[in-house]
Amino acid sequence: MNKQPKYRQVADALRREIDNGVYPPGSRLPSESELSTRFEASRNTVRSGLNALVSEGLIFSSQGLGYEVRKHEVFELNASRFENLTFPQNGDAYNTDVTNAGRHPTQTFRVEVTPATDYIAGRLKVDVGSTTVLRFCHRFVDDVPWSTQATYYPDWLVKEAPRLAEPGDIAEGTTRYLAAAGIAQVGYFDEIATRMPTPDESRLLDVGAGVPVLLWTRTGYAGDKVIRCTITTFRGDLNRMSYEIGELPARIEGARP
Amino acid sequence: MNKQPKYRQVADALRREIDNGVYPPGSRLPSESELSTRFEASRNTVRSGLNALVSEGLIFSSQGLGYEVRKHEVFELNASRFENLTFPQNGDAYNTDVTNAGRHPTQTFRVEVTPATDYIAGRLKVDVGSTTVLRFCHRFVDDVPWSTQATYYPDWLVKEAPRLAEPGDIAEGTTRYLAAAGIAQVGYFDEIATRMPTPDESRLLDVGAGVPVLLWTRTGYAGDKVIRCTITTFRGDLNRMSYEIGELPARIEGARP
DNA sequence: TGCATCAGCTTGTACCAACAAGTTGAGCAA
DNA sequence: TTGCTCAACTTGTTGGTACAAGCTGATGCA
Repeated sequence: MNKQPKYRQVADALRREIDNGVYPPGSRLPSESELSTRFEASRNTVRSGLNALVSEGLIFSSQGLGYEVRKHEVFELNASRFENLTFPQNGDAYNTDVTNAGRHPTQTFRVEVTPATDYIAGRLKVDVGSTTVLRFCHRFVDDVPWSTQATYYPDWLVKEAPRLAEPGDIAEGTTRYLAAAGIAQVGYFDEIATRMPTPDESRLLDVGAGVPVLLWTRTGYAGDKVIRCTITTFRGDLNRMSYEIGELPARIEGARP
Repeated sequence: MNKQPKYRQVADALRREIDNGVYPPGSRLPSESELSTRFEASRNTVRSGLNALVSEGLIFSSQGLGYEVRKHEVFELNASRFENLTFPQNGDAYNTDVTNAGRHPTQTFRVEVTPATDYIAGRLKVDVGSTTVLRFCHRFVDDVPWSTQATYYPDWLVKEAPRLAEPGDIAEGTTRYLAAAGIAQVGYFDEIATRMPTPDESRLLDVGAGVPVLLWTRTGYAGDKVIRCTITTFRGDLNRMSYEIGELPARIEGARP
């Protein structure tokens, strides 16, 4: 006799069938009542099992429609090439990357002045609560919410490069603008973490339960000075990051698994 | 009148209180029946709310004990220094790193021969299903499951460096052993992704619902040849990765947020 | 034809009840 | 003191019911 609880048996059976292609990505699962009959369990028990798969990010549900197997089309962002130190791209690196991938990028943009949080202050080497300029992007690919990007600049830098605090875009790109102002970014420190989305992030990135976010913090240096800190949040199911270190052959298999 | 469902009101109220420090990390929440009284909701409704917070990774529950606010002590792994290309460390880079952090590392180890999956084959540039040698580590820090590491070597390489297929440890480290065999690793390609753990991973890493895993794939190159592919899975709540690119000051604030 | 309505499906929310199973501390017995 | 049992707490599992709310296709009216 199986001593696993019944809702877990339901989840395990369905997970196995999804893995084996019985229910391929994009297809719909049988309804709760059908599963209830099949597993000889109450609707509540079946729901518990389905809920486990939702939490694993394997399926999602829509009221009135049913449960659907999640699709995973992963976009890989090459972080070590993203903003090339020696050949900074003209304009926005993100737009270039997405367009090259044959997708359609859109974004909303906002500038505000905000006090530094612990996290930001520690990285910008400024006091907690001191003034920073935040330039915030909400990015979409083919009209699907993709990522949010928040770049914080320290107060002293804004005094030297005042256009950072102006609401509009900087056409030639902030990196080029700063370089022209005599502040050349010569190094990065990248940190990558993951966690489940906050309710705010769930809303902005349109992720349901069961999909983690990828957090990418890039701190930019010009000599000993920290000139910016960029925090990007990605949908974990749609994004992957990559780094190239040392000598590599010209063509790397960015193979899709 | 609030049109949010009641279980969500419960989750939101508790989340706010956790964020505000009413329930600090490590502390216990009131019992389901107490919350049931407080929110004038049934036990099932309260459980739905608590379950949402569990899925967010904010709290966890133990039968007979109650709900506890999760602690987050993050260990940062510097991936660009982890295996220094110019000065490879003696022995295991992981053990050195963890010991330096004042923690106690342990691990179990296993070697097996296994056919290449799609993912592995694509990265090792070999045919799907061809023979590879897998060296597998299950790592603990202070007896807490921390990560699993699976390194795959292509068949042709094992012919030139036969000790890779032997069950025991390679005392001087595989990188040094390979270098001594004339195969110098000169570059890496790193890929980082996140997702919810599979049941296997949940078991090996002892993660409950609501904690994503961080997947780190490092493909090692010697000239045009791929000599290995290492897949590391971390508990996402306990680990963060970092990369240094370009010129950076000597001391970087690996600030804890 | 075109459009509005509605029946009948789906999942979402909320409640109730009962028992299983893990943890803890009080209190008793050796 | 030591060790055991057990009551009283905790969460876990499973069943039930009822109604709300979203989606779709059939139906029938204009």
